[in-house]
Amino acid sequence: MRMSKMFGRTLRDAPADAQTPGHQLMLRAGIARPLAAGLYTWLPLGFRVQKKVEQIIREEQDRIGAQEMEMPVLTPAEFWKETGRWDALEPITFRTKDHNGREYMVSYTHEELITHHGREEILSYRQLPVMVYHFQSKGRDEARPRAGLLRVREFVMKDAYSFDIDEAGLTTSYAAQHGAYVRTFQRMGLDAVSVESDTGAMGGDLAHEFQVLTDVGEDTIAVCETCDYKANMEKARRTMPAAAHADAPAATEIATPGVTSIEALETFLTKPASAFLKTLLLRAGGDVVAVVLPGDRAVNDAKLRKLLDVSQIVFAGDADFGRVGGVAGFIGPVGLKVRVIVDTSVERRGYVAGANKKDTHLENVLPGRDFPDTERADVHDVRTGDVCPIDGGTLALKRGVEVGNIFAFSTYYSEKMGATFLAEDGTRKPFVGGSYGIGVGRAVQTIIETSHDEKGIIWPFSVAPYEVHVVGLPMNDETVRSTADALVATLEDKGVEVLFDDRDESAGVKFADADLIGIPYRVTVSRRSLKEKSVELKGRASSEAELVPLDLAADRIHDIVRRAREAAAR
RNA sequence: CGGGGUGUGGCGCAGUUUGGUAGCGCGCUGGGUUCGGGACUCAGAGGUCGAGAGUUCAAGUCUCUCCACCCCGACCA
Repeated sequence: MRMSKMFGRTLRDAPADAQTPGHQLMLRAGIARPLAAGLYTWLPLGFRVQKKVEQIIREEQDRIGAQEMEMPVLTPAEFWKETGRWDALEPITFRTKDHNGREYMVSYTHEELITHHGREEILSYRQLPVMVYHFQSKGRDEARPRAGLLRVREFVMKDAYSFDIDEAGLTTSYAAQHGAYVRTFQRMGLDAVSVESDTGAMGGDLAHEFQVLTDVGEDTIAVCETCDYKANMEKARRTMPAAAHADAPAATEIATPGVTSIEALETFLTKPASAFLKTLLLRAGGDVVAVVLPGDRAVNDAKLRKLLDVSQIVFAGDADFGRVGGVAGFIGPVGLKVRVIVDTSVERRGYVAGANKKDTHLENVLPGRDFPDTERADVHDVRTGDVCPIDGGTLALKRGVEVGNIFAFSTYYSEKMGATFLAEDGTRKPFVGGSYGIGVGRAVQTIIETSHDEKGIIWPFSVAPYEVHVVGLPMNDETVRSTADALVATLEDKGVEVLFDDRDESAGVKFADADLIGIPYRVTVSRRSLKEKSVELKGRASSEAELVPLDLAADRIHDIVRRAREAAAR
């Protein structure tokens, strides 16, 4: 490819609204361009990267026996109505109608559609197990797209689906996908770690996210500093210190005029936050519940939602306070007429808690004595410094980008959709399934986020848009031009992917663009190098260059490329 | 959805406080000189100042409404 003819240009300055390094470099190098919030066009350079990422995914899916197919983007409402997701997904999906008024959704994902195909194609256990996958655009009307390609409203996802006879089969399929994901991310140069994650409100217990740890990530992950334990915040646990079982004198009222927050109490009573009980009155579905935590702990919304099996939790209103006998600002668990969930980190010792009476708190409140603490649950956030539940090490919180996830949902969809097969014993059984996703565009930008320097992108060889970047200096020198032309032609004949900077630009501009675009190998054909009857060869990631005799150059470069390809395929 | 911010040639920005008819750098076009790390020089092109309404002799600047984009949070198989 000749740069003088390439559609798409590099930018000296990044647009002001690009914030992360990867977002800026992606735009500056001409990988993709924004069309609207959360909608991006791949330019030719970026398109090649996308296709290489897809090819790696494809090879690893094929390796574990998954079969590629393709389902449409536009999906009829009827299938979504079978599982109830037509309504559930309403706020975050794009919808349309055809000229007869029939309703469609721009596919948010494809579980319903593949389950439908599964029930039509698979009649017998003899056809199982089977895995399929496709690369297809997903539409998600995200409330907040962000950071370029990291969170967008339309993106290509590789989604795979497994169908098994039973849970044991699902476990095997799941493990195969987990292995494929490890290889896939490794091959594209992403240091992804698999993290335990929550399965959401639809049952099943097995799910992992593949997270790339980077400060630009929007997810928070608890990571043990000494063992392999990693979990996202919805799932992260900790080992509690041995509970202090201290007795306490009878609870007594203390006056706390106008002191309504834990922070204010800390100052007013000069005690640490852990000396207080935090009581939250919440509305979950149709019910009101109280959650009691130590004053220095935050409630984890997702853990609580899962515990209560609801999709949304909001703070209770004034009427709710009145009904349960609580007073806003001075609420406490003592005497509260409502279901009380006590977090596992609340100890059996004296605390200061709200007295459910204006301007008053209670001292020496003992859980279990002064209020029932029979319903215990882990609903708190872990934090940096907590103790790892596996090896007792120290947990740290890190930021990550979720580049993929795998999810064993079992019979969730097949039961709702009546997707069954005839089992060996002659009975009808629902498929036992899992789904496995990778966001292609997100992976591309995450590679840039984690593989660049101050000058530009450093593409891993396996996903680089081209393998070799040939720079002619200067192009108006007839010898330079003809030599570079011939070298490029020879390399292309050998099947090497070459980006040829044949523009009549200064050396500074060309080298700066080469560093920015980040092709793994740069070959400079110049007046200076030709005096030595050589060309100059330099790796993007290395600082020094070497001279290669002109007559050996094509073979030498071809050889390097061949070896790099072999390494990238492993 | 809540909070905050920004909209001025392709990109980065100044000008808005105090209303007077739009400017700088880069990029772009043409000529000349250069040619190994974002060259120099001469001559050019390019803007309904996000949109609409209003105030005024006069609006990029003041008022109102709307829109778009970005950030933080919430949400997120």
